[in-house]
Amino acid sequence: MLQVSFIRENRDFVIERLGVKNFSEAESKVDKVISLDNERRTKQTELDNIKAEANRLAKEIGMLFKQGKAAEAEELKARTAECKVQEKELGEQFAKVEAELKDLLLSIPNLPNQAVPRGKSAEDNEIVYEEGVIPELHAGAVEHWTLCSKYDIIDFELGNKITGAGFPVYKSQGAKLQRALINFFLDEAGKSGFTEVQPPLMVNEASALATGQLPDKEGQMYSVPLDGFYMIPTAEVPVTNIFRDTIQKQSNLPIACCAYSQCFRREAGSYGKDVRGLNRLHQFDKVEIVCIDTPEHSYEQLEMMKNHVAGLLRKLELPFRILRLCGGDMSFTSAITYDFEVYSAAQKRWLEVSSVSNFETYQSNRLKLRYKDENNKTQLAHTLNGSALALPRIVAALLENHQFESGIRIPKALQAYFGAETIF
RNA sequence: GGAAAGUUGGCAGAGUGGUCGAAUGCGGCGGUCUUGAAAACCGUUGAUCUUCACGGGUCCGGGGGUUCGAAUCCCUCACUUUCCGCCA
Repeated sequence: MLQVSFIRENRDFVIERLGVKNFSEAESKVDKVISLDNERRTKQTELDNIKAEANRLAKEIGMLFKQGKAAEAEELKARTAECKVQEKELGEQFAKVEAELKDLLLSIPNLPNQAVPRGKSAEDNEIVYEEGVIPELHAGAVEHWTLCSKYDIIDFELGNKITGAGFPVYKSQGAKLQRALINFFLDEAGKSGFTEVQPPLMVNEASALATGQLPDKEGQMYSVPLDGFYMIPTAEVPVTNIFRDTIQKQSNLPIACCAYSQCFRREAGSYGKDVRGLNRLHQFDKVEIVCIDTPEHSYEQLEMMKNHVAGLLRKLELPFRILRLCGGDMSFTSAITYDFEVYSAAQKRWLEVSSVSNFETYQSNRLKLRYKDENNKTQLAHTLNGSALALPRIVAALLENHQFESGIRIPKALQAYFGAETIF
């Protein structure tokens, strides 16, 4: 969440930036934050004074008892009663204001970076880079879902029976392709300097809140109410939370981690052809990269992450483009997001396969993730993450783009992992 | 799942109702000494809110309670360890 001190000192700027995200109640909410904060600080001062007085009296009473002056002590005790009444009342008021302020702050999204274009929807995203050649497919070329059943590598029907729509069963060479991609992505991340971790696939409420899934996206996560857990929608959640409530040494930065995990998303509200085949699943595999750095260097880190993702797509021989998301299409918590899309030649459409973002201090303020700068002052760090990569749409594009009459070609970089040059 | 014992600063570990944000040791940082280093010695070393500042408040796993006063007593939740049970 945003820092109150920043909002206080940059009211107009904050309102202007929130406007880029098409956040409608920007002005009223920002002003409400400022007034609640003023109230909070006034209450705190009053409360502190009363507590100071009560502490002073308590010490005095202690001294008097030690000196055997019980009568005088009793006299002072009577006075503390008054303090207690006031303390209780003010304490309740203070807690109420503080809670209200916190809820309000949680409802305000991150500010978009200056580079973020204005816009309402995906239509307004800015294409900043394109690479690769869109392949000419042979006459009988088909979409990946047809290829999946033709070669019997991914069974959507079977998944329907066992669980429901969006939980496919990967079979034989399909399962092997999954493993190949996961290992390929992890090895490549290792080469780029990311340290591998294997996080839990369920997180508690505090973790989901810290990275911003709660309260914003509660309905998008599968939950386990009996234990108060949530199935992770991305490894970003557990991996970033490794660093919750920590103060890093500046010499430890940048931190760069990668993690393979399965991801679980309810995708409530999705429908139509977008959900066909591998385009949108409830359970899928992804290798995530997470970075933590100082505000001075986080944008260098973002470039590094983008280059890493571009390198993966290049090695998979897939045509791709990079979009800079407009304010209206960005996530609640992001300051800037670059989406990577690959062209799916049989579906004849671009598929989002990666999203690389800098959250600046928005997540770290919730996480209480800080570092000591060169002056030994505690500062909020910047957090970044990206997919490198999510499997299903990569598989869709691989199958479609590399298909030929009697099989599917496996890109060179993947052959050693897959153990064959083709699927047939 | 049952039983017991625990949770204190970066770490180890004292502290069972008052002057305790907290002994001591280790580690860290600064210094003396040294050609340099080690050793020794001296000093320093938690976080957070508020204030221009002085100062004040809060934090001993989380939450609540008792008391004039709680790290210390009570309740509750979480976690850890050990034993038993179950089990990949």
